Amino acid sequence: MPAQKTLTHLPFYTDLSSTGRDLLSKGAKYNACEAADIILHKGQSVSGAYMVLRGRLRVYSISSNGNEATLTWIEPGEICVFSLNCLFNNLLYPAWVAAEKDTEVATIPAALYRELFQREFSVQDLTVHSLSILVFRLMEELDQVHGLRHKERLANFLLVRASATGELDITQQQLAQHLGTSREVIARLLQNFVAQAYVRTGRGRITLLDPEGLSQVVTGKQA
Amino acid sequence: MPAQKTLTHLPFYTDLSSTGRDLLSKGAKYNACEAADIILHKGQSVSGAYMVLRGRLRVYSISSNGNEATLTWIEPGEICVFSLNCLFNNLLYPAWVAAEKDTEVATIPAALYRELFQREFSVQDLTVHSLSILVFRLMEELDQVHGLRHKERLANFLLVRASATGELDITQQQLAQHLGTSREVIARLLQNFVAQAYVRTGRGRITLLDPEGLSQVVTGKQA
DNA sequence: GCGCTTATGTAGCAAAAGTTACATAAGGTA
DNA sequence: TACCTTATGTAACTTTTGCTACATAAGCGC
Repeated sequence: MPAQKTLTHLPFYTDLSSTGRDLLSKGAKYNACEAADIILHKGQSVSGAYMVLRGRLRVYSISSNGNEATLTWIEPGEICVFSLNCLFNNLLYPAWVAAEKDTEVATIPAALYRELFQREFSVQDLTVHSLSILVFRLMEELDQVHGLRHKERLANFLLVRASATGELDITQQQLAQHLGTSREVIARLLQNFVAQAYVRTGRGRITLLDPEGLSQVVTGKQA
Repeated sequence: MPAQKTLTHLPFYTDLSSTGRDLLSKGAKYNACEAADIILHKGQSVSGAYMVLRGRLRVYSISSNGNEATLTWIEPGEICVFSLNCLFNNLLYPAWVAAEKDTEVATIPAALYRELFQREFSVQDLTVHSLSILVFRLMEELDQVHGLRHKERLANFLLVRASATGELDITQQQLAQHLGTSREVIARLLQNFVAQAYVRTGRGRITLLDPEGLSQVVTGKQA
């Protein structure tokens, strides 16, 4: 068990009863995985609740023509709600999960999690909140996929995920995967943005030059 | 309060403690609404948990160009999970809700629901299950929107929602709304299906003639 | 039946997205 | 530096979707 990062560092741990803490420390398992490792395959049965301690997980679907589309990311401190989902309903996992960088994951076995859920209010709370937030995120995503064009979704993505200095370290291939389209389409759209001086492109990097312009693209006011 | 349909008829009521039943019968409110009534507007704050007793509710989003897209339906006996979602996170409602036919809805005020959630295991259970199932549904939908063409989504929709005798009572306009596209596109696709003798169209009705053929369309094996 | 409303059938063009096929460039490494 | 891998830039072309504009038809009330 790595000393530096365990479940005890997560916010909800503080609110557990001593019995709960005990159960958790005895039952939880820790896993480390490297970038690009696939943690779960679609249709796999889920053995417990996953919680990310370090790194980042990417949850994605793969369509029949082989295109990937990122559904969401799981950041440190977050629980993989999809696994909860399966755990409470005995469903098979509905997507793929892969590590995006070196990532450490704690696994709480299904039986233990269900017991904690019955005993501990903080676990109930965590569960319902996590599920709720996921529902909200998914609805937003669905909304966007339905209502926006790729151009608009791309602009939105750039705005939302750029750093404070207006930079994103991401390849066009990754962008394409997230939006569920091909790299060529992304390149075409980005060239458009470059031509209008909204962004500057570099190898594995995009720099925002005119966030205002981009947000007008999102709302459909600008090309 | 209508005598014929109350919360006491729903499955989870049986598992409530007598205190819980008491609280519920005192606090719940009943509303009737007619077809096409809009129950909730996007961005409205949610005053409680909604449960459908009779009829059907449609949850939908509206994109910037005015197109609607049905996210899900809420059938009798189901709880509107979106409202739970807001209720536990103090979020604003993320979509529109309208009655599709004469519908009766029970409302459990937010404070009461939260209290029941703390006291009653059956309510915790109902909540987590409902949220989980919604997550699953939304993911499936997102998956389809990402990965399938309209032709394939339409074929899938027809297969999933046809009656046992292979009939659907639905207008092309409604189909278009669900898939988030225009009626003309649906008409074009349907004509295609008609030409291949997969379906027969009528006024407000579609009859499946060749479900096999349709399922091949879904998987992209057939035109 | 007549007229009104609602639903479907079709055509044609414009815009967006998907596909294929290469050229070019940036970084890392032997 | 030369070579190799990975990432980006571009063009041409196809397919799908979106949009506009009508024609036709079904059901309903009078």
